[in-house]
Amino acid sequence: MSAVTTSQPRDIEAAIFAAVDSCVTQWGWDKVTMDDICVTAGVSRATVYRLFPGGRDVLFEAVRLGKLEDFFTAMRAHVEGSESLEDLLVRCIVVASIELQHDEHLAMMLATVPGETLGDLTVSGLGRIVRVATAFITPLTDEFIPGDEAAQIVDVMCRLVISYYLSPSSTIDFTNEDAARLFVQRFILPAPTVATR
Amino acid sequence: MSAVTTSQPRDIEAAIFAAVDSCVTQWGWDKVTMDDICVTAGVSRATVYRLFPGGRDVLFEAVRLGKLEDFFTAMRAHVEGSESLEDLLVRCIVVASIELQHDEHLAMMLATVPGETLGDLTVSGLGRIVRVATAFITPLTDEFIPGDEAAQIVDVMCRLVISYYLSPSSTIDFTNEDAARLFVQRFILPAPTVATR
DNA sequence: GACAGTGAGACAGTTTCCGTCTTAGTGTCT
DNA sequence: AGACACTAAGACGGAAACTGTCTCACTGTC
Repeated sequence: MSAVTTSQPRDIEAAIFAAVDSCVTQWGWDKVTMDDICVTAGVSRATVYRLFPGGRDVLFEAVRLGKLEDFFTAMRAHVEGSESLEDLLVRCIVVASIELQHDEHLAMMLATVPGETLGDLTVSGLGRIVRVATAFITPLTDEFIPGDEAAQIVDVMCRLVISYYLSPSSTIDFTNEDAARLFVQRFILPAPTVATR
Repeated sequence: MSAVTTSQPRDIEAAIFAAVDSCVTQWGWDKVTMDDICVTAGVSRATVYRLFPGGRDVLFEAVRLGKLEDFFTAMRAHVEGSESLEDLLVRCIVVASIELQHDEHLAMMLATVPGETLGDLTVSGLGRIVRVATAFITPLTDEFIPGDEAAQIVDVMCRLVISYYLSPSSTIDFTNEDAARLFVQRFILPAPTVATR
């Protein structure tokens, strides 16, 4: 209605997010306190708790969700315009693998529990990532295959990317497009089209 | 008397030192707990407290003293064999400046108080460094000048090195030998030989 | 078997941290 | 001017973590 009333509120939220990012990078999830974040953001504790009612858990959850969205938004931008399902999948795998390799904290951020180690990610944090990945990627596969098939493919692909990220193989390099393409052709694509038996 | 009875004790102490180093590098002085160190060193808390009676303070103090000794021992090795006072001083300045620049945590380690910031170093931690530096360097100056003059020179030199490290100047680069030499010739050497007036 | 060194963990005292709340200050809109 | 929304600063109690000490069981050596 009226003019934009909020002169800084957005900035404050952004500052808090940035502060979390900075603090986590500097000390790791476990070592960061709310006061660290407040000081880094140049914001009082009251403000943080008002913007993120529920405190630490809610704030960190918000940050992680944001990271997750950023990740998949960036990925979708990179894979949009693919002209075949194969292309789409290959690009997804390559971009995701490169992103993961590039940002060491990303995997930790994607995981659910702050203190979670990379090793545990496979167990507990995976479901969440698969869920979000499915939600973000399946819309892109609509023009190629039906949704239920897409969901399964994304599920499998996601697990493979994470698995190869956590425990790299000497035979497969998902950051390499050609390697990823061969892998997709061999393991991903045949599945939905060829009957199981 | 008997054969060396201790098979590992030395190793344990070294492991603890290494653990402190690793933990501090990872989280910083303030965030490190004794348990972090114990786990990293693969040692029980009882062992740490037995080897360093007094706990955290004593252990950290020992680590810092060790760092300090390592620093000056390495430096002395680099400057030994200097054939003139000028050479000696120049090498000291250059080596120290490079070392400081190389290891970001070094200055913090040299400071007295764990939580001390680099800015405060000038105030409180400086005296200690100057003291140790004097003790380590003055023996090397014996063949050139008397001890009391050496003490003053080392004192001044030490403060300058730290000052320029904390707040670099665009006109002087102490990591450069030629620059350091000119500086020594201009500011350090004349002092003791030329009367004040 | 005596012994020194170690790991594991219980324990109380202290500190830190969390989340909530109150108060005072600031800028905007009516 | 006055109402209002938003914030900084900090006090507060309860929860959690950390510290430092202690005991106990285990291991390898003399």
